[in-house]
Amino acid sequence: MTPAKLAATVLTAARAVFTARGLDLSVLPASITVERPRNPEHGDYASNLAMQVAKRAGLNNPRELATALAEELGRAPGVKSVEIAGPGFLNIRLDAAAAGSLARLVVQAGREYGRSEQLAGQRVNLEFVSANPTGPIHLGHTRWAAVGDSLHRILAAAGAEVTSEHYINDAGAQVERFGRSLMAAATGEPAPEDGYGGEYVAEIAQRIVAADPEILSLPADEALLSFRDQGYLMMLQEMRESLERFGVHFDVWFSERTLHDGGAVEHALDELRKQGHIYESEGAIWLRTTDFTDDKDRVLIRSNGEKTYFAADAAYYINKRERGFDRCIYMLGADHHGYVGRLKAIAACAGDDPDVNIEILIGQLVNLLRGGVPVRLSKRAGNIITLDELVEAVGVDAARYSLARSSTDSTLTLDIEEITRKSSDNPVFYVQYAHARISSLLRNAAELGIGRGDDFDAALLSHERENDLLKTLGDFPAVVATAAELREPHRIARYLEEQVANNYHRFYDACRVLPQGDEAATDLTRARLWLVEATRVVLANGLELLGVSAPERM
RNA sequence: GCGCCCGUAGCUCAGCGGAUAGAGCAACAGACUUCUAAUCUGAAGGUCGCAGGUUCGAAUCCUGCCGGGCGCGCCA
Repeated sequence: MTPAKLAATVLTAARAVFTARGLDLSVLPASITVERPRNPEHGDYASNLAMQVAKRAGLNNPRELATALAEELGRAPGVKSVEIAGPGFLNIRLDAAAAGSLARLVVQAGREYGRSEQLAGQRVNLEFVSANPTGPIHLGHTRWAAVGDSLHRILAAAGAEVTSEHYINDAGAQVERFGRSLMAAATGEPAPEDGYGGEYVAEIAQRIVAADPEILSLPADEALLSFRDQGYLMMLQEMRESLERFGVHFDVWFSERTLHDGGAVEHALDELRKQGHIYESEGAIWLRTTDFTDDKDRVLIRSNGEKTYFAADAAYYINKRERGFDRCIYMLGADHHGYVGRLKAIAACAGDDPDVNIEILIGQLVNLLRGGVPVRLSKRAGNIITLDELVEAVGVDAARYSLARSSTDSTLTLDIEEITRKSSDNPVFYVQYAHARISSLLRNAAELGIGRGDDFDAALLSHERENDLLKTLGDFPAVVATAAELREPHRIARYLEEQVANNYHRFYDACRVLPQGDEAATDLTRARLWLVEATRVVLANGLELLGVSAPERM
């Protein structure tokens, strides 16, 4: 019996009670969920339905309605008992067999367990990282890389059709500065005032000169363009490789230049003009974003004829919509939260619904300490911690996990010394260890020639630890669905460490699975092997959603 | 000044209106001749920033205040 099935059973019971009493069926919700009480005395599951609907059904005593519900629900198959508590909670206990049968469902579903069709039919464009190709991926981007890629996996698991996308700012002042910085480095001059100064600049410059020695004898303006274009392409290639090593995949790398070169900006201006939100003032072309959710209007074409970055943003959004995405999700750092209003306004000015077609997730920044001392991040000063350095220090799994396990609403503080020195204390190992322990147990079972067979007696899984573990495994689909709906990958990590791994380790401590010495395997052995395999499935599926490996040995 | 985010155990953080607010780390006391002790058990640790409000019920929702982070260009 899954929680979803039980919830449906509760609702069916409620409909029966309402019908029998001539109450208004329309006050019942279309669907409900059951809760998992923290206190075991409150049963396996609990429902607050009676309290929620009593008043609207014209009843002033929720407990009285709860009593009728309890009586009806108590007759449902798989339900062992229903008690009424407090102001009208229904505390529900399941038969051991009904609870234990969940292990069968999980094992049979395998890699599919946790997936749903909740977001089926949604075409989602998920843009994240979008780092300037003027330097390595640094720690600030790395949080979005981990969280964004995980969100990609979670949304897909919830049935959405998702395209992950990385925008390349290859058309603007930043790449120009990068080009000048490269050329200066190649010719032994100091970095320009507004340029980039890290060691990597000199290194890229050397590689360009090595690959293309003629570059230094070109006229200065041609050499500059060549440094710029070769340089950002090299940088881009490094970014891709770093991200792929990190397990982060982008379906599309979208070049800003192609917007300009392909006439997409002009096209966007036409579209916005059609919607009536464009005007001219002081020689510039403006978008009247204040018609919607912006605090000031924005310039699209400057009085000197240059297109603004904002114009490209608008063109990019319209381009996404024309490619068929009905939900455009942007993941931005808190240092860009000022863009929310204007991006929403672009959607509104284009005639879209800013509450549906565009969604902007703002994540707080990462603070970096080294031995308790703040490390300031500055790409231009070259004082940066890169994605590659973090991975080298702690590994992909620990890096991804520690970045993805906290809500992006919270500023994250990482101490380089701590995650390097204490890496064995990282919670990711707690989760991975549970998976490795299971894998080892299953290997031992195979060596002993003990299989779990085609089926098992679910009623044998009646130990308190088994019951806790079963209920935890039953929560997984709802956890994935919630993580998808709220765009919060950290829920997966918290569930895995605080629920699944924790309950498995406790079960393992209390319940012997394999026979000892000369003992023979029993029906209980086989039932527990089903439960163990079901746990392995949930751990593996959950870790997959985080892009973290599920090791068979540690 | 205006806007967004945060404020929960010594530290790092969970807790999409539900019952006695949790985990990890740190610190204390225990458990390994048996399926991996990277584990488990026990004890300890709290004015959920403050004050009102909504509700049968608020850490959670609303308002105000205090404290911290970030942002408010015809920059990119």
